[in-house]
Amino acid sequence: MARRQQEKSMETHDELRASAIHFFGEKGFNTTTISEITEHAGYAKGNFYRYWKSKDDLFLSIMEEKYRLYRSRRVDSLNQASSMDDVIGVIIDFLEQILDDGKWARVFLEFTIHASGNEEVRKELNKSFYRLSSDLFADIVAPHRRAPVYPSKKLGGIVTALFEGFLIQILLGSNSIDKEDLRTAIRTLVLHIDNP
Amino acid sequence: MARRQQEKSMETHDELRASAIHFFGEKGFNTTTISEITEHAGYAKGNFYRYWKSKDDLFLSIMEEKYRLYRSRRVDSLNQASSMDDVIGVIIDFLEQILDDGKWARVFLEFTIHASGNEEVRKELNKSFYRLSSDLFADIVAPHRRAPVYPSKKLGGIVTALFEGFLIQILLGSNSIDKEDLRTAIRTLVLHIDNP
DNA sequence: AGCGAAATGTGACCGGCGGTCAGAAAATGA
DNA sequence: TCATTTTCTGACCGCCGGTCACATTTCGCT
Repeated sequence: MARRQQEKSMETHDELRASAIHFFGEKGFNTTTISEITEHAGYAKGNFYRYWKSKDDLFLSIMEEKYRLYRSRRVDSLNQASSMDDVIGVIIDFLEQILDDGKWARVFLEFTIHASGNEEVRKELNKSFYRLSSDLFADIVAPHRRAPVYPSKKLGGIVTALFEGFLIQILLGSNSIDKEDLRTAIRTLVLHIDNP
Repeated sequence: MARRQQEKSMETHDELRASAIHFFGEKGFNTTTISEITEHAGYAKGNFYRYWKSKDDLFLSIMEEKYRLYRSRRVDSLNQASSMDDVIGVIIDFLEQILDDGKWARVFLEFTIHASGNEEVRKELNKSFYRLSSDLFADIVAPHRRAPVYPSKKLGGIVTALFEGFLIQILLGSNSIDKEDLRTAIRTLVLHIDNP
């Protein structure tokens, strides 16, 4: 007797997803093809579309899960942070965690640009769980800033911009700044942006 | 009597180029097709490849010219800058000049990401005249910084990162920060990064 | 066990892409 | 006038993301 259909379907789903993660993480979004994903998992191309409505759809679900994972680790660290310096450390660790996850930071960026050309995908991507989230940053940092002149939400946006711009330099291989410089810049911004 | 062939060839070149600039600036790099460019200019697709060896090739030449134009205006402003605050103003004006050039900042970014997946194009793009150039920033800012702890070249890289990250937020339409915030952040970095 | 229904999987096919190329059309120089 | 060179054409190639009629497998029920 074979396994129940539902089970088999879930297994196929997971196999395709794992295959996709393998190729996306290695080759990036644009150059990975659906045929590659399905063949490597042992299925025909058409079967892919029983599980996701498009290549974008699949990528978004992978991206969401990865960001959820990043965040869950950050929550742990935050519980132990008390001073402002601790909090900055947590933020930076969070960003560096993404940087250290293989080539995924580059792939996220690639997909972000890709998404910007498509109304529907862009709207989806702007939901908080796909982004570094300036709001969350604000919540984290705000309690530790004494009488801030500059809105925490904007500060979060600036730090996010700095990080994503740093990604661009990395993936282009222009080696003028490194992770330590990123740390320094974020510290400088958080500590001094209130003193113009 | 018809015009000389060479002349006609140059004219065709310019017509195709103008058509390309029109579509790239309106629709971006990826969604603009070669057929679109040639048809709009009144030619067949194949003729395109008599003038450029690829779509990348054409875009690079357009990008180079645009950056040269941005820079030439900056040189004028720099001659009148004396204080550190003036210089920061010039830098920011330079960046905002790019931001204000239609949708081109977004298109440059799109192409940059696209290029990062291709060894040859990436190498070409890393040449100074395609980039904001941290080195140039260093040269401009250095004379006005007194006993800097932080290397000017790295500072240039950070400002470049901040700007390009800002672009990402713009093209995604996440409205947490605006041009004024970018100004503030750059000022903060330039003025305070020496005091950790 | 047998059988119709439902779920799962297949691969030829579609339109469109960047890029190629043999040869048509036009301009040239004698 | 006519052979040569330059400019231009569009059918064609391989590949992409995505579709769909159909084959195969599994299920529920008698």
